[in-house]
Amino acid sequence: MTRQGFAIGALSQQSECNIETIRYYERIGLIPRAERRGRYRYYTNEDADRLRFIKRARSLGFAIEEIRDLLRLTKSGSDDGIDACADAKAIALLNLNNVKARLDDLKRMEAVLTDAIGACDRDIFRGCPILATLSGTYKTDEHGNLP
Amino acid sequence: MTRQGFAIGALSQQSECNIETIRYYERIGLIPRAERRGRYRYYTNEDADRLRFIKRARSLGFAIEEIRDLLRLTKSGSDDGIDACADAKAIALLNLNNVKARLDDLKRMEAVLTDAIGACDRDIFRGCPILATLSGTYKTDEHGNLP
DNA sequence: CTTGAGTCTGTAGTGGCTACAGACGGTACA
DNA sequence: TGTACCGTCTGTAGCCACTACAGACTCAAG
Repeated sequence: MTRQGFAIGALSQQSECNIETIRYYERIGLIPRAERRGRYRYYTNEDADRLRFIKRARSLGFAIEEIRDLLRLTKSGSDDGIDACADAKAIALLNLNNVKARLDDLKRMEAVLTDAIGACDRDIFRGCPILATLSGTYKTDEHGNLP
Repeated sequence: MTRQGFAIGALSQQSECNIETIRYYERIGLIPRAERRGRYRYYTNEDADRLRFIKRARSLGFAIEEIRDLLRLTKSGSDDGIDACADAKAIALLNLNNVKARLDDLKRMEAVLTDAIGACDRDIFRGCPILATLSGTYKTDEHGNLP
């Protein structure tokens, strides 16, 4: 570190983002092109903050393009605060719905899998309950469909 | 339909798999190379069964390579029935654990998002609760981390 | 004979990274 | 001054499971 700022390895540790991921984010323009000294990228605390923001948003399921929008909102002037919050809320709601849909899907999977695996131990069944479930010949509902 | 069997469009309808997906499955060897009459692929009911098996397995979260293994198990002789069932159970358990892990992740996301969105309506907060959550400056725990 | 629907191959794109190869930079220590 | 070694660079390709074309063909009905 010649004067100030830190190289990509330090940023990676601070933000808990993979080095390759950081370079990827730069490539797609999610973070600005880093200042260079020589060939090396050098970063500030502001860059680290931005990256931690991204990391948190990703861990909450936001898509890259949503995060792009959210980042833009953080930069809007204080006059736009209420608008920005409404926009952020709209994006978060979309994401929440997405998360809920995926939850419903996974809950259904969990139930069916748990059932089929349980049957392996419990049932004396002509054949394998798991393979039968997948073949559509086990515990079908009144329409002949798996739950 | 000249004699017997049906073309890919009919198979697509029967199995509820996209035509492109069926061709993709053939390309990666998940289903055998279809019999051809002229240039067109022709399929039997057995093919449709296999594809429905795959479709159900995918909808339960099994990965393609797991499905490859499961399909192999369905073809093992009746002598291997108990072994095959144990193998199927092992694969299903791996998948169930995977599903559970994803469920836990999504539940955490749902909780945080619901909280932050709720705060938008409830709280009089200096700034946007959602953006604050992502910035790490809202409702942090005793270690300063987001939940 | 034409029309229109179905099918064909091959390739490229999606999202969000991750993993190299092979070259270059910078520093600590002998 | 040498050298060892880690960090960083660019560029490209791979992952998963599809999906979406373009542009050519096949085939049956009218």
